[in-house]
Amino acid sequence: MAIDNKVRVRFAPSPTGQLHIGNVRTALFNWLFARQKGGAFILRIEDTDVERSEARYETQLLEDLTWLGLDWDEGPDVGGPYPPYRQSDKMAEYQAYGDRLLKENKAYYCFCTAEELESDRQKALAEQRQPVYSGKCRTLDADEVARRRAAGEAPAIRLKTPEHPIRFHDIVRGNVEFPHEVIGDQIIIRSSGMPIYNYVVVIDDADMKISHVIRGDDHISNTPKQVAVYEQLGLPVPEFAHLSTILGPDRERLSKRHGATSVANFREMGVLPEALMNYLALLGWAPTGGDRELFPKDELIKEFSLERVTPSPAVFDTEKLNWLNRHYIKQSPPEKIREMGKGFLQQAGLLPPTLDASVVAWADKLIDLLAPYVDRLDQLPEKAGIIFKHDPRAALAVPENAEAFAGDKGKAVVEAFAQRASVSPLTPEQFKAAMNEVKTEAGVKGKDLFHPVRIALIGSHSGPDFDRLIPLIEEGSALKLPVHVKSVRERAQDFLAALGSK
RNA sequence: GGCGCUAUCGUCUAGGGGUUAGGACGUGAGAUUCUCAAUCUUAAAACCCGGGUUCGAUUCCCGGUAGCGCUACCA
Repeated sequence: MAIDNKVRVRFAPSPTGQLHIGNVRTALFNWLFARQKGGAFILRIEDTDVERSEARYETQLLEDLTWLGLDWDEGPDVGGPYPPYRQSDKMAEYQAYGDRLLKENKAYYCFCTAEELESDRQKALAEQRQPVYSGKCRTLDADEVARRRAAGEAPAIRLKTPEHPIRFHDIVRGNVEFPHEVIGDQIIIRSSGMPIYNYVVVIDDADMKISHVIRGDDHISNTPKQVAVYEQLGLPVPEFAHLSTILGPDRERLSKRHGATSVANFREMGVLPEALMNYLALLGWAPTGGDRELFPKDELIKEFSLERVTPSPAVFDTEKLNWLNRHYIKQSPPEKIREMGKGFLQQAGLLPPTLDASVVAWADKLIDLLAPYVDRLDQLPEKAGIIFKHDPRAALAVPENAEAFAGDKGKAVVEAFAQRASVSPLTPEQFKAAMNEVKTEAGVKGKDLFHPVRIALIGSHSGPDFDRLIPLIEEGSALKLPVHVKSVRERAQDFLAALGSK
């Protein structure tokens, strides 16, 4: 139960790699809960694994959370009333609690070697028993302990697990109970003096007055071990909420081989933070009624509830994320999308590293034109191919394009069009007039008229409206860009040449 | 092996002792457009299996099965 009435939750990642999508979802649920209840969202860095922890990952962690739109009230960078917020800075305290447990006879020294322990475990496994610690060192007398320590043997410290079923309440799963026999007396401090995770979290959560522990369900089997620590330490047990796992399409735990799995990946792909947040919120949670999908941040905070979190694992669905992202691209202020879009086009080498005013104006128009066609902003450079790439031969190699030129009509249309498109730049009005003339001259209309021209200009019979396309092409052709944009005239001529030589 | 968690359309999910089992993504069809995207309309698509309780179970209980997790001097 909560220490006082104030909701205090924490997100406690290890800085051992990129922030994984499953972890961000955990962070998000913690954050939503805190914001809704007017509580505190605390960031704590779990870096007791010195070997794997790296400072740069910690920095990136903070950046990724910020990018998503999550802010924290206490943390290693901003401080707070219960420091330190980095486990590596608390070693002395973990040690002190260990001494206390020893003194109160709630923990004991264990001299068993790794080999002994391993063979015990193998034996248990072979006999189809639960492999738990035998409790061998539990009854060692004080003299022997003193003698062996004096002789230089380095013992680990084990917690005496209370001898009754261990139960706890989980908001998403109800009451959970484990027999104490399956837990055994766990090591809380290694012989090296380094404390163990299941012990450290308890102290940290208690120190920081955490009221609700919201985390992944891979911790559910750890929870009774932690509850045992709370009990022996005489500390109040918080409320728990274990979130289900996020799976890949093959129903296996989402991992790198499924593609993008880190927040950084999604950011680089041009997924908007709003879209990712909205999507993640819907993975394992649904609003009352379950019939609403679009949730901006504020609505999410208003509607979210831990009671409505689903206990079953969820498959990550990129298609739905794409759909949401498309939605948020269209919702966003155009300036924002233009700004981001230019970055992607520069990265692809389609725009120069520094942009002058005329290029900016043109690029903005280009992005306005293409953005409705993409799921993610990183698809912009490819879509921009209709402007930057003009390859008549490749276009004609596409079967459905070739079809449009199977008879003579298609060619006649393009020829008639080329004659009239010789002015540069061609205005949309002139284009329209030209098309009307072509229509009468070639005696075709509708698709037969538009398809050949579109194929000649952008290599496909489908694409954006000519009204917007023509000015973009013409203006682009007048700019100095890393990749030359051919004018309408150039395109028509080149295409005709390719058609003729076929 | 033991222990634990989970189980509704392909996917995310709503629902709950009697329902035409609802919504969304995706898919199919149609409308619109020169075309594509978008948009709108529409269709197909689900209660894991077996027992029990009950007048009646997809819903409650038990078992099975499957998936996942934990089973460390990792976190």
